[in-house]
Amino acid sequence: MGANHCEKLAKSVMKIQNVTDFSLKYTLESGQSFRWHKIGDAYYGVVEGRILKISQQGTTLHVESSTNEDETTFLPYLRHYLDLERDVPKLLAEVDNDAYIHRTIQTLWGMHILNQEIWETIASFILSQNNNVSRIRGIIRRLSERYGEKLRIATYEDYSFPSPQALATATEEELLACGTGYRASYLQAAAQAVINGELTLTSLKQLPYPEAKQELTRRQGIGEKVADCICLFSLGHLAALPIDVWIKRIFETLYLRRRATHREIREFAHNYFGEGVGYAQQYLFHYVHECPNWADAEHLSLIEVET
DNA sequence: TTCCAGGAGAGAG
DNA sequence: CTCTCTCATGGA
Repeated sequence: MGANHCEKLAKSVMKIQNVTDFSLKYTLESGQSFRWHKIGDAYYGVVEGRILKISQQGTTLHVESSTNEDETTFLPYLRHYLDLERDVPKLLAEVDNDAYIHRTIQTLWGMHILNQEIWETIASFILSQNNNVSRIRGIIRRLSERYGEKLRIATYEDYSFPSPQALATATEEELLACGTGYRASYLQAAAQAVINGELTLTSLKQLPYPEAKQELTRRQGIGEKVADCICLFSLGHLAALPIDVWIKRIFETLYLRRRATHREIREFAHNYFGEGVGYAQQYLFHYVHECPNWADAEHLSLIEVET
């Protein structure tokens, strides 16, 4: 009993130093993960069963975990999660082909694409279809509260992402009560497929991009766009190009300057940006959300003059 | 009240 | 192959 009075703020506290060309803010706020939120200058989120508190001061990341971590395995894990091992500036230089993409790279300098846990990514992006980010966050929060495990770091509480088992045994009525809408049956089908072995997460991670995408689109409720989100935000396939209404709009407005099918956009974007098209996509996507007047003639001409 | 959101599936042409 | 309609939800 007495020991609880002296309970430490976190089980593990550590630092990652010499982190250059990285923005924690843009990385965690760009709509690829739905589980982070900011309190003061720190970001709190749940990653694979523990709460992480991360803040950035210059080139140092201060990290606290709700569980006792072995630094020799956890720090490399975290570096991979944040995609710190990749030479992102080099990658961005390769896609920096024009004034528009240049502007997004400059504005959002340091934004990385995360390498998230596969099941959470599958479930989250099934829920993302025909939906908006704030509502997706709410659905995932309610599902986690109901079907996840309670976690705590200092006074901050959150819940782990529900396992496939937990979601498969839930009734569709309960899932609807969390706000999933018509996506409830897709979510349950995916959870069932993981449990009965129709969808093997470990082997999915070993497949090259085209095969992984094909395997994913086989499932009910996972089309081309959601499969590309999973491939990009979880499996590290940078050739994946999720085309949502915003990306379609951006390519039709800035690049193709006409109505275009998904196939035409995909073909153009891959030829134009190359293998790093997934990163280019993320910069374009987040930039137009940060800058609502992105399509105004005045804004566009300003960008062209600058470069 | 209508429109929109990190879409997908079913059906028609 | 492309086009269209519908699906559940809540904030703007």
